[in-house]
Amino acid sequence: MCIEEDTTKGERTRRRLLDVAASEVARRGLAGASLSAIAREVGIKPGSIYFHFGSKEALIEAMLEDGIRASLHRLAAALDDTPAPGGAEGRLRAAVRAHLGALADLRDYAVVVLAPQFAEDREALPTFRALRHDYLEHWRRIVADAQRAQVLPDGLDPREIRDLLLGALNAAGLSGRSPDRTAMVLAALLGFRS
Amino acid sequence: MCIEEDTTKGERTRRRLLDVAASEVARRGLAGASLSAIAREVGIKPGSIYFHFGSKEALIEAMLEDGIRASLHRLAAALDDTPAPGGAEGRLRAAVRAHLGALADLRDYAVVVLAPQFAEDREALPTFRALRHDYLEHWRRIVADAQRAQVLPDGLDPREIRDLLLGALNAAGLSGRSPDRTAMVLAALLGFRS
Amino acid sequence: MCIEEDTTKGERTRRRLLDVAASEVARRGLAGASLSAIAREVGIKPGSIYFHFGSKEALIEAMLEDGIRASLHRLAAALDDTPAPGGAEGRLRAAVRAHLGALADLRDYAVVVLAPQFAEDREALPTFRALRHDYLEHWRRIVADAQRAQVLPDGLDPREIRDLLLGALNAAGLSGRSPDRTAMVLAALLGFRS
Amino acid sequence: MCIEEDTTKGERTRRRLLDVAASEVARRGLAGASLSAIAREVGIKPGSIYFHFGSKEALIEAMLEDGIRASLHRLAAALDDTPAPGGAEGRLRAAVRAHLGALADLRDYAVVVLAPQFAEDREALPTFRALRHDYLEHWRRIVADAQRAQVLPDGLDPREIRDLLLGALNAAGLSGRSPDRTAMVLAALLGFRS
DNA sequence: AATGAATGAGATTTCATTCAT
DNA sequence: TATGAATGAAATCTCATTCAT
Repeated sequence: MCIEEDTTKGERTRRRLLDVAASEVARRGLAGASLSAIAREVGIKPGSIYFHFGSKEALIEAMLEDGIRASLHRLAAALDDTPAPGGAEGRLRAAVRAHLGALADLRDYAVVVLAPQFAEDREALPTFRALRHDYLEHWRRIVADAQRAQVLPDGLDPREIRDLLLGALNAAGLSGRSPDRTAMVLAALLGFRS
Repeated sequence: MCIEEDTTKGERTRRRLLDVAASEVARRGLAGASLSAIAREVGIKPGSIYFHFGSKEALIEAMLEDGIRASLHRLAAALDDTPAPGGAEGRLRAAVRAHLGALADLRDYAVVVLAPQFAEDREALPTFRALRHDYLEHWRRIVADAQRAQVLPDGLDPREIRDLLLGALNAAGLSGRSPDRTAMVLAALLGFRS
Repeated sequence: MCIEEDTTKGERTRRRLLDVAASEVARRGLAGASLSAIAREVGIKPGSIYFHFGSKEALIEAMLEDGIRASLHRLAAALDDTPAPGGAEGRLRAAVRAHLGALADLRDYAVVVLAPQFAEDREALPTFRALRHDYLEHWRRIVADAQRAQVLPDGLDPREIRDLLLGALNAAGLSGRSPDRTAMVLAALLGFRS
Repeated sequence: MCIEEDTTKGERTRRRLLDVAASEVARRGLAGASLSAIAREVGIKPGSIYFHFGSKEALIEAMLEDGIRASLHRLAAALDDTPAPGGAEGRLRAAVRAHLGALADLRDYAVVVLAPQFAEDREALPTFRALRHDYLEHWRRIVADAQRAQVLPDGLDPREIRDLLLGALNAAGLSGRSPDRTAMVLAALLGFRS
């Protein structure tokens, strides 16, 4: 119900499973999210999940990938709408709005974008990891451009700045405040127009 | 071994249990941290934990309280060393350094200070919740003072600014970069001397 | 594809189900053979099996009966080709060749003929049980005739001799050695021409 | 109850688990033996098995190894009692008696020695596989010696003869007939004194 | 101060089976 | 002639917990 609409019954169940999985993982963490609870919420029996996903891990993985894909899509779309030559500052502002918008709209799926919980297992979730790397790389480039345009302080590793920015956005985004307001406060802090 | 020193064997075991619990919770989340794994790491049998703590929840709670108490202690000590009249900016810088220092020194215990995972259960962990509230209130006051002194933009809810700042610090602190460097980058971003 | 040829699509599927069931039971045992695995191998969905057989037990039963029927048929045919008066030794040799031939040709179905796994359930599989009894009775008569003709030692319960012989044949047959070679070795051991 | 005596409560439970596991595997096959059934028979709860064995596979493995070890021990003891120079025929007879004795005394554990069900998984159960190989090698040497002494037909691969002999012994042994009687019948068939 | 041996509840997973389409 | 989507029961396994020793 949160990312896109489907048609057949099976696809509807699958989508609900992903949504509820996102909500459970957001609320109770990876290990705390139980298939029994997810099934109960969706209105099916635990065993029936296995018609749609091969394992708990597969369900979580699909959910994470959906989440990061949707976030990437929003970020790319926001940048496409902002002419590159037009100005690094505009692109930075667009990225901030896209990130906060994703946190607000994708809600539970957005645990995906920050989630220090997934940092551990070096091997697991390679696709998700790769997509998240993409997302961070996008941001690094945006920050580097902003530095070159003197919108952000020069002479610093753009990744350090990016991490601080995303940390701030995530914390604020998750605290439930409106994206617009958060964008405004951040702009005031950093000294540029929101 | 991470927060303070003990003497008797029982106290040593208790301390190791807290340390390992912090590490397990940091790595696997609240639900994912299992008493068997903790006991194994400490070198005792799962049942023996109950000599030291009444339940899993009691162990986690003690660990969380230790962590937030140590953080509070560091913050208070840093502010005590900085004369209040001397300047709101100095106090803000001291708080930043204290927070980053706690993240660096307390390592796993520091999951406590950010940990959006504990935000949910309205009832549980009242003491921990109260202490964390204290910590955030300290920060709110520091930010409000800084706003009054024109070190941070005025006219905004200090809690919004505080959340952005702590979010940024937490993200950077957990990413493993040195506290000094992070403090410097943050100061550059906000436009004041680190 | 292993016992006889069919025509319609449904009959072809039925036959493949039996073949794959034989293979799975041979490899993993009665309880270890799963309908999902059988369906996957045949290229249909588990539920579709129920168009062909009323239950797992019915499928297994049909497979077992096919196997023991084919074995009986081969044994009878071999004896028919060997004139009864001609000599008990010839009939014994023909039976040995028939049994080894069945093991070689029917492969997985031949688990049926030995399979000490089915010895237990007193009630189940009555038809199969009856047919296997037939098979053993045929052999008992062949052995008794051979004893009377001094080809096998007299004064012993023919069933004891039969069980030893079939045990030997089954072990050798399943070990993958050629029927001809095994027949030759057995003949050498027993002191008659193969 | 079947292989040796123990002392502590834990060791007694462990032994009963092995005994009951042997009985269940003998009766229902590897896949058909359920931990719930085993636990029920032993008088504990399924989860308690995991105090003694790390997994179902570990329990089965321990049981198989116990079985093949006991068989090997009996075979070695029987051969030790029979002077090597004294005669290959005596050693062959001793081996036959040892094998039949193991089948009779170890009962369910003896499924281990034949069990064509374990032939499948090339990787699994390496220790058990190695011990079973030892057992078969012992027999190969006994048979080869008997061939050299003209007790068994010369000019044939001793492994072929060994497999026929063991197949016969296993079939007879499992059919419940007395070891003495079976040994006698076999000797009559092979033309030497039992 | 800790272990040994268990329990009961719940987790993930598999499986035979059903039935509308 | 089959599939899609589910079910309910059982299986293996984990975990927090208990308690006698």
